[in-house]
Amino acid sequence: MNVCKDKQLGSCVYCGKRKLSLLEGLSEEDLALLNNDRIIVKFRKGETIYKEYTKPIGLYCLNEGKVKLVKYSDNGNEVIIGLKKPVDFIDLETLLANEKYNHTAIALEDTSVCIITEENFRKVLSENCVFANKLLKNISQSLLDYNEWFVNITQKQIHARIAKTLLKLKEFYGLSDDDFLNVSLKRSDIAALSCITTANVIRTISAFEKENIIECDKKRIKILNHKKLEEISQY
Amino acid sequence: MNVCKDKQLGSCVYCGKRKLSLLEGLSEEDLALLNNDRIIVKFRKGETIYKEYTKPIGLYCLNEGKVKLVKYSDNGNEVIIGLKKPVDFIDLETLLANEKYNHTAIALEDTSVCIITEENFRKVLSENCVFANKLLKNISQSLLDYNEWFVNITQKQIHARIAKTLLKLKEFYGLSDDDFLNVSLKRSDIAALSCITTANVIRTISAFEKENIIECDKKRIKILNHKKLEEISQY
DNA sequence: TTTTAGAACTGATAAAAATCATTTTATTAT
DNA sequence: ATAATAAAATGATTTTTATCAGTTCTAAAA
Repeated sequence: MNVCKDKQLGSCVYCGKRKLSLLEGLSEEDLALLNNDRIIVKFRKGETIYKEYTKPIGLYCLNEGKVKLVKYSDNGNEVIIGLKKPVDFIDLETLLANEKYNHTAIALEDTSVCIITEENFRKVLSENCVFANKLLKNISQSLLDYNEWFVNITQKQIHARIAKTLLKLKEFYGLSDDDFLNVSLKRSDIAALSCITTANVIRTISAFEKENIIECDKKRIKILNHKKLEEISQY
Repeated sequence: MNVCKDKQLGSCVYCGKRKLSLLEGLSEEDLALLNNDRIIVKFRKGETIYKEYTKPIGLYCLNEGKVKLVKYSDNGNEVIIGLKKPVDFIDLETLLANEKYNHTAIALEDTSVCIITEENFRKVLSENCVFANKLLKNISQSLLDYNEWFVNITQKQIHARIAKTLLKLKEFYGLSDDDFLNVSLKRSDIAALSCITTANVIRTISAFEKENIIECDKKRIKILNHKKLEEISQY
């Protein structure tokens, strides 16, 4: 864990990415407060950012990289309950609910986060009603999206679930220049995301490839027939 | 749908149940505003309170009765994505996200709701930072709970899932005087809640009954061996 | 380059859950 | 009270998915 306490570079106040985040629109004063005692931490691909059952030390803002949030079932099976990209807050709900983490955050690639102190975050939140309302809207939307995902996972069979998962990844992380999904996941990650065994994910992806619905280059995946994939995801 | 526009009886300001709800602690002024143009509506058991794809007309506060929130899979299968009891807000997230309903609300028993206008609700919310923060905490907690439920449903097999569902019902709705679960659901409702077919729910409940883990009297269920049920819910 | 460990892949088999068909039991309406 | 309808119960069967074993491929380390 590489801690870098540089307040000049990449401060919240001057952060170029701020415009994309929920921090957009905050006053200079609020930003300065959030920037106080803020630290920047870097994680290598595969490293754990925080662990289930531990207490948050602050609000994690994901500057660079991608992150998965996972839980483990009683028999040790991994389930991905969330994905993050820049400039998401990683642990917003946990902080707001004032709870310990109920999940573990793991870097999917080399990642840089900044951690705003809980105290400063709460201060801004309790005094800035517009900000609070913005977060309310954001979190409520997450809850509605979760409903959709829940029905997808619980009601569809594996081909449809994996099709949906690929479409979701396209929507969430977008495409690279060469039209491949802009995220590189192991088959086992796709399994943890779609709640299917790894063997079945591999089989299904191979089947999609044979039917020219997708193209695979190692871990990279390109969607060749978006429409067909949507059809499959329907049933 | 029986609309009763009585502002004297059961107004928000004087509502005895207010102390239990998220409205607790609001000023007389805020309560008076919420009470303005508020209507009380009654629904009979089985009636639809609102439907998926429609636009909210206001914040539904459940005064009496119980409600299920359902979605339907592409093949028409019902999934229960939420349960409500007095004095829950039924459609809080939808209103906050400013979206159309992504689910349908159905009365599980004779039910009375009051509907606070969206305008008044937003007014209070945008001016009362303490209230906004309270809602933030509440919704964040829902999201964390949802994670637990998601893993339960996706990772466990049917006996464990139904055991967990019964324990959840006990926790959420509590027990009647005679120790039966204080909610009466059809087997198909339990199926929709635990994402299992009705036939398998019936089989499993029969099995639990034979092992003296629960006792059934028509639709009513009594948990005889809580500990055993927790064991089963584990794996 | 060779070694090694971890992923990806494949087929066979077993287990879990859904589906279907039928009977019995409740509930509701007449 | 009776008929009609809906729900609960049960067994047989099929489908889906998981599990297991083994092979090939890939990427990183020696």
